[in-house]
Amino acid sequence: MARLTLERVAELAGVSRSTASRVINGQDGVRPEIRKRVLDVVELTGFVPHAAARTLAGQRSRILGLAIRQTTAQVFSDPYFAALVQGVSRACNDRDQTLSLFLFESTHDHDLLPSRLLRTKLVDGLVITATYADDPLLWQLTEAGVPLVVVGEVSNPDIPTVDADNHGGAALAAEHLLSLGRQRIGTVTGPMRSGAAATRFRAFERALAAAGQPLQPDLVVEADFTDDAAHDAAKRLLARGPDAIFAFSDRMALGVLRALGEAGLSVPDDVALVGFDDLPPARLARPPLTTIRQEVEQAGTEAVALLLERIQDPSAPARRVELPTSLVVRESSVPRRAQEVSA
Amino acid sequence: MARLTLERVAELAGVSRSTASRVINGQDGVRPEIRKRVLDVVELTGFVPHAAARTLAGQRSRILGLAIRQTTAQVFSDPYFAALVQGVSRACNDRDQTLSLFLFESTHDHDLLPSRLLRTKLVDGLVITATYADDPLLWQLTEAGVPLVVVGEVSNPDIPTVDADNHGGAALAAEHLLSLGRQRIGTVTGPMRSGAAATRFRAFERALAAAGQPLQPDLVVEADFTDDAAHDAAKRLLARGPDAIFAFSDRMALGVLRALGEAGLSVPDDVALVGFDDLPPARLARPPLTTIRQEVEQAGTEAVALLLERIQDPSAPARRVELPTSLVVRESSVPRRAQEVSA
DNA sequence: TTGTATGCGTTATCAT
DNA sequence: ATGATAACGCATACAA
Repeated sequence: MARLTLERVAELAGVSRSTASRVINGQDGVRPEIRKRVLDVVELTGFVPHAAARTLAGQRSRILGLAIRQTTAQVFSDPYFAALVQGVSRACNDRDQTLSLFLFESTHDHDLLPSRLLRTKLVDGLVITATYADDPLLWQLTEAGVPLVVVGEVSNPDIPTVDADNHGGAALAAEHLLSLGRQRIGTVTGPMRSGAAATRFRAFERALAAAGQPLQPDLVVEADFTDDAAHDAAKRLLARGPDAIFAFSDRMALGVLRALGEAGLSVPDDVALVGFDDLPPARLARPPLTTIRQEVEQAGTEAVALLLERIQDPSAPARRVELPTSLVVRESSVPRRAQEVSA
Repeated sequence: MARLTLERVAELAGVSRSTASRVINGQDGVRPEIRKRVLDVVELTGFVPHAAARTLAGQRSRILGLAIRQTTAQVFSDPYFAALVQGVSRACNDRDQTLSLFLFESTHDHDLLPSRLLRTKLVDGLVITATYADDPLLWQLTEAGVPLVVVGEVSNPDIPTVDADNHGGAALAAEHLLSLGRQRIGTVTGPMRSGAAATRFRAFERALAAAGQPLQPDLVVEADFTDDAAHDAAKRLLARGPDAIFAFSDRMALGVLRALGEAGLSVPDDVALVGFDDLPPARLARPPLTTIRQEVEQAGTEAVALLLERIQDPSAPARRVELPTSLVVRESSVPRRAQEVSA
């Protein structure tokens, strides 16, 4: 059987291709009566336009790319990315876009993105994440004229971004730890080339200083965003005797927790611990993790919205969406008994 | 500037479009000299064929879909799926295919897959997972003539599948627990509608019976594949006093571990625990998890290979690939001291 | 409001 | 071995 085409649908409805096309694309300027006739045929036949033909003729593929840099094989199993993908996927479904996923390592695939994705016109635009603030890839992509939205922070102000309020979040963490009367507050940061990590660090530092209790340099250790790295870094940190630790992600906090356990330290009595993200593992940790909540899934849907705007009007000024963060207190910083008292 | 087209490339190389096309698609029947000339122009200009045009003319999109059913929002954060996506993604990159990701819930999006993905001819084929053995969706898709590969088990033998050797793996778990001299061996299974769970259960049962120590019905509890459900199920199971537990996934084993801890039971002294998967969380658990290792990422790459075969020759008999499983002994079943002795 | 005609960039079939 | 030409299925500027 011959493939069902717009041509055939038009024929069955007794109209021209253009009219059928208009109806199918929801344009107006079609008599209701005719519109209904076409719609009926579509319903009856189950016609669906051919994606490639549409793309070729209309210059839009309705495919959105999500690009994630893979630092290590582990990265993708990070619940943060899982939540993000979830959000992007849902938004794509809702807005009738197809999601194309690109996991790439830094080296070989680096060139692959610009060339394969963009010049092939396969995707209309790209949501990209897990890059650092001045990632040259971002330049390549913008120069290539690819509509782009970054999840995270970037230095180029012409690129739309969606990001958590890292500044506010880190400040919340500092204030919480201070309010607990902790004296030796340390932190396991993310890599400083990451915009999010840098911002959180500055905000954390500032909040402590503002309280007259400046962050001591020897109580700062850096790790990438994995739990293993955080575990190792925490071991070094523990030698300096902190009584509180702010980890830049829940996943890292889990690593810190492990180090704490191995050192025989009790949480929160000996050391209070605060993470960042509030993804499922935070709640499941023992003890459950106090953390700074951010709306990762919403970041994903928001990114899609921004991208679609951008695609529609590439020349509009780059919007930057900042999503709220909040403090979620659990037992890694406040014993359950104390929580009950205050409740 | 006008878009770079095949036409233009041909012109620059002083050949016809057809010849240029042949060169670019690596077909033979072109004089080396001419071939080089075209290749040089391609190199120089950075020409990349327009994806949609290719699809339209050639009937192949070079896009492969990965469809994952979302039971709960949590599902995708399961490291199993993360590893699978990873494998599929890598295979797609290597084989010059684009990956399109479809996360769908059971209800609304159900119809969306067949219609949107398939009749639009957007994808050449689909890797699908997290369905149950007789999922009607699979029928819809095959009837629609979509090249399909299932990761997991299905009842329809005409569908190619790639799957772990669940039978062998479960048997390994049983034998290991038996070799430890455990007397009251229990299990937290996955949902029985899942082919993998059903197979593991039968094999586990059989292996115990073969050893003259049949599985006691009251030592069997069922959970979906989440840690929370496993935790709750394990609490019921613990009331029956098992001295060993086989959980059908690492993630569930983590839930069991939590229940064990809350019950004040020691692992492995009071209860030996074995999981399934050997994904990162297994190693990170306290104590580290003895588990049945399966090659999830490889399953992903294998699925892509199968799918590509299928696309090339849809009428060929459906191959079914079974990936090996193996026992990985860690401290959740054998104390470190004992491991050292035997090493 | 509707129809006509053209173009989108490639592959593939046929000559040559 | 190479080139001309007809699809592929749709959107859209333009004409009616």
